[in-house]
Amino acid sequence: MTGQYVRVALDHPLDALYDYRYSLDCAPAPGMLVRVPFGRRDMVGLIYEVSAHSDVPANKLRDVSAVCAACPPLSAQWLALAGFAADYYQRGLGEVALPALPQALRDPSRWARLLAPEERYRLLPEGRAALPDALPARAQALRRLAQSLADAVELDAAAARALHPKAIATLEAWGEAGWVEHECIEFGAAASVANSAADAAAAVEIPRLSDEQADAVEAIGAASGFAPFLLHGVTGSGKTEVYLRALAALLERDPGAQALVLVPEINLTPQFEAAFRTRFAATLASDAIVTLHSGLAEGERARNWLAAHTGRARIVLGTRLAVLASLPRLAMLVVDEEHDPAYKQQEGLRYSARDLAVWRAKQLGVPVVLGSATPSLESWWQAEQGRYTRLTLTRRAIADAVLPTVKLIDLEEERRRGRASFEGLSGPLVAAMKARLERGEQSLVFLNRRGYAPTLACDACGWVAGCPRCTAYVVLHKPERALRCHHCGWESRIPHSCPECGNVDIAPMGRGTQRIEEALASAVPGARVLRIDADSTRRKGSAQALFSDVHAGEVDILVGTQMIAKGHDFQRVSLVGVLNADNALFSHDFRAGERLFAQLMQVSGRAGRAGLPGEVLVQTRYPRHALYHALARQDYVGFANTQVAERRDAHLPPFVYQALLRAEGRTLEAALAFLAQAAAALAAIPGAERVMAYDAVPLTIVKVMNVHRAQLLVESQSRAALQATLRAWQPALRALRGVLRWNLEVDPLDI
DNA sequence: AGCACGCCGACT
DNA sequence: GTCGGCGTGCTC
Repeated sequence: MTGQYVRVALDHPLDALYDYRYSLDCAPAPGMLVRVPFGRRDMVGLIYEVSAHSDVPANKLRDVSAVCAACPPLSAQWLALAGFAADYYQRGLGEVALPALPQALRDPSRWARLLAPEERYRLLPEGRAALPDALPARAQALRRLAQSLADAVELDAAAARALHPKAIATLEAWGEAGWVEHECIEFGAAASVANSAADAAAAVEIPRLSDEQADAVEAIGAASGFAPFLLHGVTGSGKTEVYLRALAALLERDPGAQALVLVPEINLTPQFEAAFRTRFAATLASDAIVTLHSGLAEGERARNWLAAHTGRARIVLGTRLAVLASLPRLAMLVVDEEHDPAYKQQEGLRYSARDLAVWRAKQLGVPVVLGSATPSLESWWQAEQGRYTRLTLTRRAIADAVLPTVKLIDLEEERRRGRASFEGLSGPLVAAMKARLERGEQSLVFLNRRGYAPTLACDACGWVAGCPRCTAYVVLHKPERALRCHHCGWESRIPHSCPECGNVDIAPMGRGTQRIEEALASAVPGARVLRIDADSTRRKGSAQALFSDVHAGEVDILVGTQMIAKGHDFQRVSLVGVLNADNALFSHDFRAGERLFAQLMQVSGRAGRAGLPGEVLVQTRYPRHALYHALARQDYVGFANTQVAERRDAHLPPFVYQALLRAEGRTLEAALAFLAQAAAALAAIPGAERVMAYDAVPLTIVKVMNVHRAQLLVESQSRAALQATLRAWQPALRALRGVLRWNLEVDPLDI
């Protein structure tokens, strides 16, 4: 076949490119979006190759039906990034590349609007004179629009829309009246004009750097080529300030450069965004900083993604999905709290955003800064071997702020001595909270279990409320008066008596955040208690409102799950109480200790950030456990080195590379049989001697939503051998039957 | 993944 | 006699 053909990646599990005839006017190029017929429907695909011939028989070939000409093609580097991720995580290229694009761009009917030429509006002298009198005093949004127009050199459509929902229609009307002129600029060609609001922000106070911070900033600035840094800084040591300075230096050196800053969860983006906007108000236009995360509306996400893609956005701040953003002038990457498990995507393409960030830095030959108070053992080990440059911040940045003192409350001892405790709150903890209340300081109670009680049980016959669809107990939620399964969402009313024996004495067993919230009200009279967890923040944006109540000092005691542990800079918290951390000490998962330690260090770091002496009280029945000892000494280095040694002896990551095959079947037998056949197929692959498969085992929670689950762990000392074997394994896996679903995860975090 | 075709059980 | 269950096969 000759003529013009394109090879297109489609979001489709088969890892192949599909050939299409191309006969549209706009010349095709790799990285362009196209609409193509596929089977009996239309899909959006991405051109990977352009060719003068095709090996596909002519009767099978179909035509590209449309091309997205207004969107600049994705760069060769971006296409290679998607290619790498597909290869590494054992997925099809299109399955990786297309979901990485904003949903709106995958709908051809939205292309025209998203990529429309941009309108820019300027106020004319006639308008400046006439407008103020023409607007009703009560039309506040309209007045804001007029004011912005008067203040700024010019206003683009997006900025105008942000000020008033019907801004475009209004501006057009003002144009008719001869008050406003507008200019039409082709999409992506618009050079941003710094708006005059920058002058107002020139007086931003920039904190002085500590010697350690200054050294870190200098080291990052002096780097050339691929330069991975592990910024190990205790909580409150001012890692953010290091990022800000390093980015400022970068943008000064290279005025067109882009930077990508990743944070582990959406809740942390507002405070980062505010800090970045304030700091760069004088040097960057307001549209040069954009966020990318799943909380954004489709349209806004697409606009922000396009701002990054066209180079207009200079700093992109986002959660893990932002690591796949198109950034043609990317010159530095930052991964804050790099140890956080949230960087690992847990469905679909199970990628690690931190690992992909490092790969991108290597691909482009630019610096990447991984920041954490408790680095992942993987990153720590890289630094130990000298592959990453370690930058250490040992002191808190605010004058007089020192690390909190950590004390362990021995629950066995308390009980033996017959000391009073109230609903799981020990005497010393209650006393400490009362003291804070008197001093007008805040306390924070951390408990990683939401709901009222983890279950409901019958004293007489031993019945425990379980989920009918899962092998799990159901959690009692008191405000909703419901039993709820945290694995499948099943709900029922709370029974009045035991369904087994009719006994009416059924009681909640164990404690969750709701129960602690209730207990605190009586244990610490007069305290204003606020609970923050997945249940209390279900509504969109409500987390932000709750956190601002805390910052405003309208709360005395904050109770919550890990949501309250991360990143937040609570100025008046001087006490942190930790409840119920013990169960993670005896987990089957070899990473449980690392996670618990990081979480406790993190939550401890919420105390005493603004100069108040901070105290952390950990309630435990195992006060002699090594993990708590390291925690009490705030000794990450000691903890990490012990863990690294243990992992080495036990042949665990990072000293071995793993992959996990999970299967879901109608019965456990079906899932296990599938995995046994899969293991046999693996053993038959030439070269698989260097890869070893463990026995297939049921997952801890075997049944979820009436589906039975099991897994097979595969590992190798050689990354290359593992990768090659996994690739060769796939056709055999696809040929196997008898199971509802299966998936293969590379570098699994939870085992 | 979708969305077809295709071959066996319970229903107006 | 059909409606519809999900097994298997294909998509340039």
